[in-house]
Amino acid sequence: MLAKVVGTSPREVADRVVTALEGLAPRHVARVEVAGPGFVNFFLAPTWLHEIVGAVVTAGRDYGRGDLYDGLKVNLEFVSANPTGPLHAGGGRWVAVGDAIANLLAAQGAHVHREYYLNDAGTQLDVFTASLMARYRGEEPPEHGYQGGYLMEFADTMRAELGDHVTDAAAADWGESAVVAQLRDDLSRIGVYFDTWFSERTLHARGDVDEILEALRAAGHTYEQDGAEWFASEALGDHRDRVLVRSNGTTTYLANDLAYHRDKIRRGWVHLIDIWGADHHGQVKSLQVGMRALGVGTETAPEPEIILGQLVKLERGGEVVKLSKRAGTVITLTDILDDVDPDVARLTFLLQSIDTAMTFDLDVVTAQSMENPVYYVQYAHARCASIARRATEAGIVRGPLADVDLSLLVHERELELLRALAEYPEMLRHAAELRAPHRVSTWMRDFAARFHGFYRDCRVMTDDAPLTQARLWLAEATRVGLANALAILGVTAPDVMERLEEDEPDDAQ
RNA sequence: GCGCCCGUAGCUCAGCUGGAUAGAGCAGUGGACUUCUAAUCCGCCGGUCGGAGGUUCGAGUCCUCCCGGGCGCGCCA
Repeated sequence: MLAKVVGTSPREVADRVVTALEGLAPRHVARVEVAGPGFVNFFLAPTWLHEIVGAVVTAGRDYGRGDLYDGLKVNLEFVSANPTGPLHAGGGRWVAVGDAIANLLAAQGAHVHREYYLNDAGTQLDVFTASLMARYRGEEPPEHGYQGGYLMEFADTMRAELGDHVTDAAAADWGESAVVAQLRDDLSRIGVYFDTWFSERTLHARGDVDEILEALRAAGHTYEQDGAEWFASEALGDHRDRVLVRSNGTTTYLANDLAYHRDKIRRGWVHLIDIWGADHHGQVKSLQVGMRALGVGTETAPEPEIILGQLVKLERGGEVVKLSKRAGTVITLTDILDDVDPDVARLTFLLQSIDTAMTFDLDVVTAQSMENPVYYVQYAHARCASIARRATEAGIVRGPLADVDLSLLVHERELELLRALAEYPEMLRHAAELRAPHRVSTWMRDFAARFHGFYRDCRVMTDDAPLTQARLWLAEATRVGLANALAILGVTAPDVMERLEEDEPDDAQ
């Protein structure tokens, strides 16, 4: 850039910069050189890296935290699958991604509220209730009803709890609470908890939807056509106008959703974030434009941020499985958790960018479960913990950091480890900004790889007492780094892992 | 037709918002356990970054067009 201004080649500019800097090198800078087409390389002495160890172990769990969103009240809505049955496996992506994004934002100082929207007032739920009642009466579900076998279990349980004379209304309530209980249960198995389960019915009962409609009418954003009431959203930037009230008098999903988001703002949340599947991307504008029409979208209350994630294609043994909850042919999140460790499931969903469509083959994931990168990282953590244990057993006590000579850490493996550790806070902030938890996964795998290399080439406990001290602290700093990254992703950080047994030829069949 | 996402090694994917010789895992192949746990490490093999233009000192990264794939484009949610 300078070259253009100065009117000479970048290389020449670089030369001049370096000459000018001669003798001015600040602390930690060992030397300055020109390289390539015009790069000025500042060679840092390892001393700056050594200070990382202290920074990490002093901060501990807080190492990497930033203040990018200090004090921001964030309402993060994710999953929000219809309460008509168990979560399907593809939904696991939003479970893992949503929770990790919540952690990322919280690590930047945000006050994050995890919210699940229960879409419990529409036709889907009526169909669900009708299907439940059919099973309850010992009949087949309606033609377009929910065929899943879980409804038969629900019907039996409902009979046991409510008796033989259950009304439709009672079944609707009982059914929803049964499904929600199951959802909570599935989510707890993977370690995700929501602060609020918000029922759409609340909005209707309180008249919130009517209030939204009144506001839009008053602002002149609505009109009648074909017996329905429309939102003139195209004029505000939407792709087309949208129906708010159907000709049969019922309100649309959009009208209800506007009321819902308005409620989140009223409850005090300043920044609203929704995580949606890419199949809903067509509605992003409607919601944002609608909220702006309602006065949300000012400096104090930005319009809702919608994070779109590409869908998960489910397969089993190479065969595509249709995502039909009604047909009852889904692979559920529970199916996955029955076969693989929750940590494996989580990281599987967090390995790649949410912008890429992923294929989830239950058979493949199960078969390759033991090769999942999660164990590679957890093993690094366990090794760090193991070193500390062995040191204790050998009577070696980690001395006060101030007394330890960290400048003894000069091996390339040690410096690589320190460099990665130093980059952690910046990476974390960037991942939060981009809502990209996979960046943490990528960093973490790379960091673990560096540790495994260090472990192999640099023995921690040796006869060299000062070096042993320095390396014990480095191993502890590494453990903290791994533990913190794992925590962001919602994966456990074990102190002990059993050594795998040798592969036995399996010819039992 | 229009909108969003993707196209990088045989496969699955990274690539830090434009920098130096494009990386990792898996697969393949060859090595390393008397030593803090081998769920580990080291080597080799493997690339027209879908294609063509453009901007730039410099493009996998930005712009335009084209090709290919996914998802949308309801008074469904």
